[in-house]
Amino acid sequence: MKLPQSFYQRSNVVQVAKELIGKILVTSVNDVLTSGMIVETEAYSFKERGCHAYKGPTERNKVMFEKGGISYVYLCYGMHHLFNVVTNQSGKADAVLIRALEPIQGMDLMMERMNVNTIKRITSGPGKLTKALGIIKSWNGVDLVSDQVWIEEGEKVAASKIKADARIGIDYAGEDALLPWRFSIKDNKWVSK
DNA sequence: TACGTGATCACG
DNA sequence: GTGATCACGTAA
Repeated sequence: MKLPQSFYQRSNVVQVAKELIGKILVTSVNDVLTSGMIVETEAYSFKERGCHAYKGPTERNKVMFEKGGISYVYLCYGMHHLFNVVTNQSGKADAVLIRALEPIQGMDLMMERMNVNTIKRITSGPGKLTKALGIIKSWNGVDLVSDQVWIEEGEKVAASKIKADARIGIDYAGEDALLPWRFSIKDNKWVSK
């Protein structure tokens, strides 16, 4: 079952980021599915400096200002596509970055896309998982209740298994970089390094 | 630790 | 128009 729009449109992005742990991200390209269990996420809110939307709408971040339940995909460092889910209501630009997956479905296709012959750590990082699942920048703004990309109910992960840490790679955010808004499954080998 | 890589942003 | 910057990944 696809998660409904109401899941994404709640106002607490940190809660949504936490609840996304254990759920299944699925993409469909030419009717071939690839999927994985979400094992690492980060929450971003327009109210803090770590967020692309902090200074208001721009050409890149404008989909974050739409209502929750769509994708936000952008190119990072000139070569990596990063995948977020937009949350909250229209005008409240929150999003959750999906940082790592444990592969479930379509592993052969993932390996082909990554140009490797082992499944090892193939989706352990935000730039890697998009490539493995075929997500590119033109998917920006796509509805998450669509047949292209969606998130399904997955395993229930006990709260005691979920760890909160500071987010990665946002030193520019000053003290907001210290917020414990990165969530991951303890001891899961697919979490990024 | 160093750097590839190119779109985007803020400046003016 | 243009230069600085960057929510990463890999090699070393």
